[in-house]
Amino acid sequence: MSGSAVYYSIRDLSRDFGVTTRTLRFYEEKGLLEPQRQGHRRLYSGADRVRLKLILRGKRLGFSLDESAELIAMYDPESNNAAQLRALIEKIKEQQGRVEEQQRQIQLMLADLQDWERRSVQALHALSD
Amino acid sequence: MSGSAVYYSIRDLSRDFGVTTRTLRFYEEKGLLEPQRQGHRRLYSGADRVRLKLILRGKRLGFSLDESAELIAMYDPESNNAAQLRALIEKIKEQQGRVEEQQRQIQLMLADLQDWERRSVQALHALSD
DNA sequence: ATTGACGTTGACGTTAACGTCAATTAAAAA
DNA sequence: TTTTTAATTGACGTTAACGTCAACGTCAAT
Repeated sequence: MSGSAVYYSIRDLSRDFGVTTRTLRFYEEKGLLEPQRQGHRRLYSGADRVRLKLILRGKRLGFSLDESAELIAMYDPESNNAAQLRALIEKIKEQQGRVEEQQRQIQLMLADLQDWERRSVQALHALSD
Repeated sequence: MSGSAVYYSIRDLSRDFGVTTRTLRFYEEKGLLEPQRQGHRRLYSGADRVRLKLILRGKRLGFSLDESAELIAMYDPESNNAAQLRALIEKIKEQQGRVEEQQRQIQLMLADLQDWERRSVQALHALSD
């Protein structure tokens, strides 16, 4: 194995990932992270950083923390479970569907509004003629 | 003008739009709707129905109720205000940007995972050879 | 006169994802 | 050794978007 393990303080993580320490403790309460302790201080490992990265990515994808927790559980890079992996992919595709639907709704709305705008501009021109 | 106006009860709206009566009263508290009264009772007009439709559309686009309120205010089909209309279009385009970003993140994630899956399937094949 | 359907106003409860603050503790710096 | 600085555990507060009673009004039907 390679040299002595590297650990990070709660402040390090806070700084590096742009989240508050409160957030980190909260994620721990929810069971999303469980850093080691040195006395009662938290020591975060590289693996903890990876988990945090995944949590935050989950948020960016539009998942709730509970959902992220599920996803991360499935993601487990140790147990090379193919079925679980496919299940994970499925979940994400579902989310993709939801986001696509939103996108469609937005496009529809924009089309409507731009149409409206065109017409109202024309109405103005008609006035000045 | 055409004949006598048509009004709807709170239950009608609830049924027609698939929201609870509590929701309708809540939207009213927030100032999103203000139906007429007949004594105590709420009477919703066609215009109220349109507003409700817009609120719900806003939700589908991923806006909060407060944001929807803003948007609807801008939308005001009476005052043919072109600047306001463009502002509204801008807001929606911003939202579009956010949703597109989410979509990109999801695609990235999916690409990663599918890659992962391919590799883990190959690993399995290697075993059985 | 009473039952039942529908409606009304409070007002407190709930979930998510933290914020905020207070009281302590422990380690580091002066 | 005294002061800072960083961290800890409670625990209550906050926003959004309603849910869930409770207690009461009203009108039609029985």
